[in-house]
Amino acid sequence: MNIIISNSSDKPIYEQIATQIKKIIISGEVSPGDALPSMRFLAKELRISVITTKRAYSDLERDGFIETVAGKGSFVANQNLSFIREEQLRLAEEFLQKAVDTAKNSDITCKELKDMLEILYGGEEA
Amino acid sequence: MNIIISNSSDKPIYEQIATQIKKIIISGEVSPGDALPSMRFLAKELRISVITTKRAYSDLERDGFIETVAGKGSFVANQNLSFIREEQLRLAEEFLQKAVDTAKNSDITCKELKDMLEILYGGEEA
DNA sequence: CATAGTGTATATATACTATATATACACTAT
DNA sequence: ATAGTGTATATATAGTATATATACACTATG
Repeated sequence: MNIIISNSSDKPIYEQIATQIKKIIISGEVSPGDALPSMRFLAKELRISVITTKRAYSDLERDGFIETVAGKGSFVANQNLSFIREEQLRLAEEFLQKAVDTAKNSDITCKELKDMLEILYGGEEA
Repeated sequence: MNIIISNSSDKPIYEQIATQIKKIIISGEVSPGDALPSMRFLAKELRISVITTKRAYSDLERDGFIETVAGKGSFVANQNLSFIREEQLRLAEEFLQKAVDTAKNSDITCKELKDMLEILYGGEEA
């Protein structure tokens, strides 16, 4: 597992780590049950604090990508798709909220939004 | 022009002011060229700093709702209201599109989105 | 010009959030 | 016991958002 962090990046370290591990997991390079580098090991390798690697791993766990056991280590989770789905739901909801805020400020009705949504969704099969 | 601010709102004061004035303009209660309450007057009335009313007015000007002339005052912009609404519609549509893209990648149905939308819209009237 | 209205610029205070940390603690396997 | 593992607490630092006071500049009108 090859993680690279960059100081010149505008993204925080914990996010850089999490993003790279996410990609590795999604690409299938690693399998469910596989051990990840320990927080301590990764921290030492990257010369950062354990707490920062923990932050990355915690986020990954929250999003269902890995599982962590105190005293044992962190492991690639069973690709429990419903967890990942939940994350996508949250993301979608964020966008919807912004659309709603915009709409309310301009007397755009809920129905108008729903109609637009239907058109956008039905549009092209991606 | 009746502006109300609430300390218990989670929105900042300048945003509360801007939002209310936007609504008044969009609703047609005032016409292009009409004078808005002066920053100073409004500040005194609401017992807040001129700088806060200025912040609200600056935002409104940036978004094309009003025009401000130093030494004279602030006025409802000579604008095509339907154009502004169109702008807002397009903005909302952008957000919806992102929500749709996210959804489609995770088998989130159109109905799920619409249900979420309804909840978010009906939710809090800030 | 004097004046009283208007908006503007500068510098500042305060609170909140995000990021990252050190250190001490607790769990697990051998 | 020991050497791994993850965790909790308290803290430091930087950045951003919000709101302000005060002094300045523009505009109309006597």
